[in-house]
Amino acid sequence: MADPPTRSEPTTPRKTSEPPGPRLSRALILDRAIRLIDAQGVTALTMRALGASLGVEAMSLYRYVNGREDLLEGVVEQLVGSIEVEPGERMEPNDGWQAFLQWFAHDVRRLALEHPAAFPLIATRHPAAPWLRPPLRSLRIVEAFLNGLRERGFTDHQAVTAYRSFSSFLLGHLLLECAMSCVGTSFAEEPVDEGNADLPNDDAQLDLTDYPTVARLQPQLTEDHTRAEFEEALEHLLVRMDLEMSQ
Amino acid sequence: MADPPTRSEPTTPRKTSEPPGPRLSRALILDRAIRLIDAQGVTALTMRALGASLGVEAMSLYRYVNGREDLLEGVVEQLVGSIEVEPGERMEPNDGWQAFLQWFAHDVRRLALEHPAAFPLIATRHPAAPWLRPPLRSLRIVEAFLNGLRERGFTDHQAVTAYRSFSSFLLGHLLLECAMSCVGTSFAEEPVDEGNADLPNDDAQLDLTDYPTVARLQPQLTEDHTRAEFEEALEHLLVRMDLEMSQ
DNA sequence: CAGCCAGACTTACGTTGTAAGCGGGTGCTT
DNA sequence: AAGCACCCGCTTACAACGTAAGTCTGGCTG
Repeated sequence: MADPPTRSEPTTPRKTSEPPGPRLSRALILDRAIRLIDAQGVTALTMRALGASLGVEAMSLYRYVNGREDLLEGVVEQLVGSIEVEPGERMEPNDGWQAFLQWFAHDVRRLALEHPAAFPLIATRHPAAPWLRPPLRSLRIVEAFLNGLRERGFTDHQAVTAYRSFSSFLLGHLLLECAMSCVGTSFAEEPVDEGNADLPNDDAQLDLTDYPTVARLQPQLTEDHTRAEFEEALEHLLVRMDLEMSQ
Repeated sequence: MADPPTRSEPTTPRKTSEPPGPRLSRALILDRAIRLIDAQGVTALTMRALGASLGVEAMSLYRYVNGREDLLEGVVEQLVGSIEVEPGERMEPNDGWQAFLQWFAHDVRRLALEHPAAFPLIATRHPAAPWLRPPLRSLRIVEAFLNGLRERGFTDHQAVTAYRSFSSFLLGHLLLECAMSCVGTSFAEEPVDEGNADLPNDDAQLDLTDYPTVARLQPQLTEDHTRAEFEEALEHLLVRMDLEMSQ
């Protein structure tokens, strides 16, 4: 606490000798933003907080980011960019499209589970083009997805149809899984009243007396089978696509 | 435009003779909030704007609404409350669970299409309980859903499983459909730069030169078949449930 | 008739996103 | 070596937002 009196710069904490390269970069900012979202939720990502987390003033970010909207857009782009459509060692095309889609689905799921607080952004931000459907909202991914299927015997029409089905499937299952994994975290809803019962206050434990069936089935409803549901639904989707292809 | 000079209260626009009942109510506020969201998007729903739209100061809303979070929660509750699990004239239980689920799915879809700007709220707000899955996030609905299926021959386990599958299905398909119907509307992204190309600016027309397959298939990708996709996927989900029940 | 209180208004504060301009170090030019 | 332009972060400032706290007013109740 006792500052040594040798301090020469009482006001400017900034070192006089700066490394020449910029201390900031778009990638660095986006990276930190993602980490902030993961840790404290999207609403905690303010320009000032992000700046502070980088040891920098809020306004400094505007050189690399075109406002908050663009920041969020960049976060989404960065996250979606981490999806690998195919595994690193190129799989044989005759591994079949089923293996291809399996791998792809699981990589998107990995992304969702690694960033459950950010996934709603990916899911609900307006895509750049109407046919860029969440969560597959990058040209690179759509291109690779369509090519991957065409290389494995899909017609154009079949590939496009598969793209549509897959988007819906991933969006529904993963968004739900993220919501469940965020329940109970710090940034779900922090303003917890203690016992204020003036307004219909539905937090704490719900009153199930009027809903006997829900009450009776609550144990089953509470069980978390999201993983198994995902696998099962994916399997069924593939079966369904198989049927449609051969018909 | 010409005010008659008989105006007696030049400063207070408020009438001296007030109707005794409150001019505001929670339902009225929520109703107006929904209308505002439908018209201009969620971000346009500010306390002040909502108050102004009701001819009232922002702070007056706080008597009926516990802050903005509670307002949004109320909006979601009101919207979800408009879902009818079964048609008005009680259908025969032997109409079969398929008809039951068909009707239910289409009523949730109606809600989504009537309020495309509000549906993301329903989809992504943290539910009160982990097993209250969006978009079926009300005890009333879950209770009616489970009962409806049990009356039509489902076991407890089957009903719970159906609830899970249905949530994912509705969430994925309807959220996607809402996103598509919101693209191009005023509240998608209004800060449209004209030609500023300093930062990677991905609005306007995307550059597809590096993505030949997407470019080639753009016509097919642009076609909107959301309605048919919904029906088809619903049909397949029902078939899949049928198989699982008989096995 | 006095008092009270529900219900809307007023004021005020902290936080947010962001426009506009500043400054000082770096590295290139002459 | 002197100048200069520019990159890059800082400072100041403002409008809009959510909301805490207090105020006024009219109708109802004791």
